[in-house]
Amino acid sequence: MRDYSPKQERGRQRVNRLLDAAAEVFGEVGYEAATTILIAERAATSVGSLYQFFPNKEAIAKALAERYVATWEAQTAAMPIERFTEMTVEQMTDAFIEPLREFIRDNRDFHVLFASSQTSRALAEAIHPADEALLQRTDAVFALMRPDLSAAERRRYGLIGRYIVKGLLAAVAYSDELDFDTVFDELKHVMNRYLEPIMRREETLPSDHSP
Amino acid sequence: MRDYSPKQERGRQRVNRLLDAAAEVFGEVGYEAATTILIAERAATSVGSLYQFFPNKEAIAKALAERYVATWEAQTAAMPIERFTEMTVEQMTDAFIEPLREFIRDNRDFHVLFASSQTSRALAEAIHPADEALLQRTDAVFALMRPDLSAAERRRYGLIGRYIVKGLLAAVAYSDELDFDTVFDELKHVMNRYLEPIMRREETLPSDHSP
Amino acid sequence: MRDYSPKQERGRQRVNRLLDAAAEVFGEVGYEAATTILIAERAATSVGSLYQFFPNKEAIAKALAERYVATWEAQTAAMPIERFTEMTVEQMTDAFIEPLREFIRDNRDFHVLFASSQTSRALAEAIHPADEALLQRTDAVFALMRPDLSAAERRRYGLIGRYIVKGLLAAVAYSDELDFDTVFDELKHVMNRYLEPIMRREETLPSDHSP
Amino acid sequence: MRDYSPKQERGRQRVNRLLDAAAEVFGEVGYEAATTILIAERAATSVGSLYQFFPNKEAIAKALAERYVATWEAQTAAMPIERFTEMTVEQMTDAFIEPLREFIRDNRDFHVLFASSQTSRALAEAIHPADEALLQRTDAVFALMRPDLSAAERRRYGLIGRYIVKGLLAAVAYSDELDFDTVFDELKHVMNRYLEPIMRREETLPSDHSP
DNA sequence: AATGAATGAGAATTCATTCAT
DNA sequence: AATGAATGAATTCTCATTCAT
Repeated sequence: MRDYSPKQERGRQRVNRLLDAAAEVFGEVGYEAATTILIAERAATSVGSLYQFFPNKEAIAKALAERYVATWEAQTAAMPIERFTEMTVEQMTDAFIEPLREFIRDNRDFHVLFASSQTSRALAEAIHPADEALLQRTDAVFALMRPDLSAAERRRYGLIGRYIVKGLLAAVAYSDELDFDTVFDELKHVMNRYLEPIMRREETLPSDHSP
Repeated sequence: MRDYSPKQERGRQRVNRLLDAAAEVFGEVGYEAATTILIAERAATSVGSLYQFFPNKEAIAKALAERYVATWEAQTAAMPIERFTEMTVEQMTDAFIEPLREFIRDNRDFHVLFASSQTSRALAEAIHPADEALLQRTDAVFALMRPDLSAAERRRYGLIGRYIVKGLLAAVAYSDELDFDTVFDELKHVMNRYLEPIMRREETLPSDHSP
Repeated sequence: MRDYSPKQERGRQRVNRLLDAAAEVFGEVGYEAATTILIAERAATSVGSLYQFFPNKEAIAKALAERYVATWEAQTAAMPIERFTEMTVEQMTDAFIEPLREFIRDNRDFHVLFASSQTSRALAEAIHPADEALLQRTDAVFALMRPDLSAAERRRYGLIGRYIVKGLLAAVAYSDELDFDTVFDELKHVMNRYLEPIMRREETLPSDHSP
Repeated sequence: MRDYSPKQERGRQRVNRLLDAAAEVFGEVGYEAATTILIAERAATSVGSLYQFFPNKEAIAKALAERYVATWEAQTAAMPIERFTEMTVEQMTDAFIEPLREFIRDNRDFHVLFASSQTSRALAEAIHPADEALLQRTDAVFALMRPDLSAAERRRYGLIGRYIVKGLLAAVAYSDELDFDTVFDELKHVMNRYLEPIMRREETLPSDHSP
C-alpha cells in the first residue's frame, strides 16, 4: 500500500488546509454531495494534491474525525477524571456539556460528519473509531462514580447519552428556530434529568428507572 | 406541468409498491445511494413506469414521507387530544411513545429518510412538511395542558423533544448494541424526566429549569 | 449483480456495433490505450449506452473474444473432426491454417486482443476461456490421430503450436515488411515441419524429437 | 535539450538501479501499468531523481532495451560469426538458442518489454532499434551460410524466426503449464525443423518450401 | 543533487432523467 | 401504458511530468 503521510512540512500544512476545507464543504453540502474537486479548490489546491495525501474521500472524513477527536481530547484533558468524584450530577453535566459547547462553537461543522455517517455505510466505518473514542470518557466516569454498575449498563447509558447528544447537535446544525445556546441549555437540562437517578448510588438499580 | 397522480386503481397499487420498494431501498443504502432503477426493480417494474408517477427522485422521498405521516396520523387518531388532559406525565409519555414504538416496529426504514434529510438539502425541503406535521400534535398537547406556555415555548419543547426522539430513533436504526425495546424504554424514561418539570403547571416557568 | 444482457432487439444491435467498434479501436491503439468513450463514439453512441451492456472495459474485451471464438467455431464446424483421420500432415495443417487465414483476413484486429492479454493481467483472465476453447480443437485432433500420446503431450504440442501461431499472427499485425499471405505460407511451413514427426505414429515417442 | 547522461560514477550506478527496477516492475505489471513513482521507489530513490536521468517513461524502456541488447551482444561476441560456417543446422540452432536460454534465464523480464511494444505504439518506436539489432546477427549468419539467398529472403527468414522466438518467449513468460526448459527444447526443435530445408544449399530455393 | 509535493488533463464509471418501441 | 435503451454531465481517482525546498 502507498504511503500517504506527508514527509515535508509543506505537506503537513496542506493536509491541515485540506481538512479545514473538507470540514467546511461537508458542513455546507454534506458528505455525499461534497466532491473531492470542491474540497481541493476550497483548500486552494488541486485534486492531485488531495489524492497525494488521502487515498479516497472516505479517508478525508476519517482523518477529519480523528482530528476532531484529538482536539476534543486535548480540551478535556484539562479536566482529569478524578475530579468527577467530588461533583454533583449538575456539576458533572456541566463538566461534560460546557466543553462540548465550546468545542462545537469552534467546530460548527463537526456534527455533519457524524450525521452523515448514518447515511453512508462507508463513512460509518471510517467514523467508528472516533465515535468509540468519545464513549471511553463517559464509560470511565460511570465506572468511577458508580462502580456497582455493570459494564453493559455503563455502555448502555453512555450510548443513549451519546444519541441524545447527537440528536441535539443536529438541532444546532439544522434548526434555524433553535439558537445555539438554547440547545445547549436544553441539552444540559435533559442530561441532568436523565443522569440524576442513574448517578444516585443509594438507589436501586436504575435500569428499571423506578423512583 | 404533468399530472403524476395515478388515475386508476392499478396505478395506485403501483405507486404503493414503488413506495414500499423505495422505503426498503432507502433503508438499505440510504437516500443518496438509492438509484431509481434499483427502486423500480425492487417494485418489479421499470424506471419508465416509475417516472410515470414521480417527476424525480426527491418526489419519491416526499411521497414516502407523506405516507408515513398519514399512517402515523391514522394511528394516533385513536387517541383524541382531549384525553391527554386527565393524564399524568407518565401516561402522556406512554400515549406518545407506545404508538411510536409500534409505528417504528412496522416501519423500520422510517428513520433513514429523516436522517438523510439532514444530509441532503433537497431532501430536507421535501421532508419538511411531513416533519412539521408531526410537530403539530405535541404543540396541541402542550397548548391543552399548559395554556400558560407561550407559543415559542411550546415550539421549543416540541422541537427539542423531536430531536431527542430522532436521536434515539437513530439508535434503533444503527446501533447493533442497543436493542429495539431497550431504546424505547430509555426514550420513555428520558422524555418523562424531561417533560415532568415542564408539565407541572404549578411550577415556575420551566424554561429556566430551576428546581 | 446487474443484468447487462440486452432485452430488446435494439439493444442486441447496439451490442454488436459496440463490439465492432471495440475491435477496431483495440486494433488501432491497443487494449490499454483504448478508452471507453472512444469505443462508444466509434459505435456512434454514448458511454452510457456502453455501460448499459458492459460492466467495464474488461467485459468488452471478453465479449469480443467470445464472439471471435463463436465465429471461429462456426467456421470450423464445416470440417468435422473425423475427417482428419484420413489426412496427411500437410492436409491437416492446411485444414487448420487455411480457415485461420480466412478468419484473420476478416478479423484483422483479432490478434491485438490476444497480444494485449499478455500485457494486462485483467485482460488475460477475461480472455482465458476463449483462449482455452481454441485449444480444444487441436487436442481433439491429436487424440484422434495419435491416441498413444498422453494428455500432457497433447497439451504440450497444442500449447507450443498456439504460441507459434500467436507469434506469427503478431507478424501479420505488426510487421509492415511481411505481407499477409507470406506470413501464412511460412506459418504453414513451420507447422508442417513441426508436426510431421509428431504425427508420424510409427515413430518412437516424438517428445525427444529424434529422427 | 537537456543532457540526461550520468556524469559521475554514482549517477551510472543509479541509472543501473533504475533500469533494474524498471525491468522488475515492467515484468510484474507490464509497461503501461508501471508507474514512474513505483519504479523510482523500487530503485530506492525518488521520481525527481528518475527524471534526472530519463526525460520520460518511454526513455526508460528504451534504455532498458538497449541494455538488454548490449548484454546480449557481449554474450554472443564469444561466438564469432565465422565459426558458423563449419556447423550443421543443429549446431547452428544450438549456437543461437542456448545463449538465448541463458540470457532469458538471467533476464526473465526481458520478454514483457518486447511484448508490450506490440501494445503501445510509442514503446514500439522506442524498442525498434534494439529489435533491429537482434536481427543483424541472423542476417549475417544467413549471408555467410547461404550467400545465394537474396537480402529479402534473408530478412524474411530472420523476421519469421524472430516472431517464432517471440512467440515461444511469451510461452516462457506467461504459461504456467510449460516450464522453462521444455519451451526452449521445443523452440530448438521448431527452429531446427524450420531452418533445415533453408540451410541445405543444394536444395532449390526454399521459399516455396517444396521437398 | 535529492526529495517528494503540485498539477491537471484524462480515464473509468454512475445515474437521474428522457425517449423510442 | 410499459419497458428498457439512450444520453451525457458529473464524479472519483490516476499518473506523467514539473517544481519548490
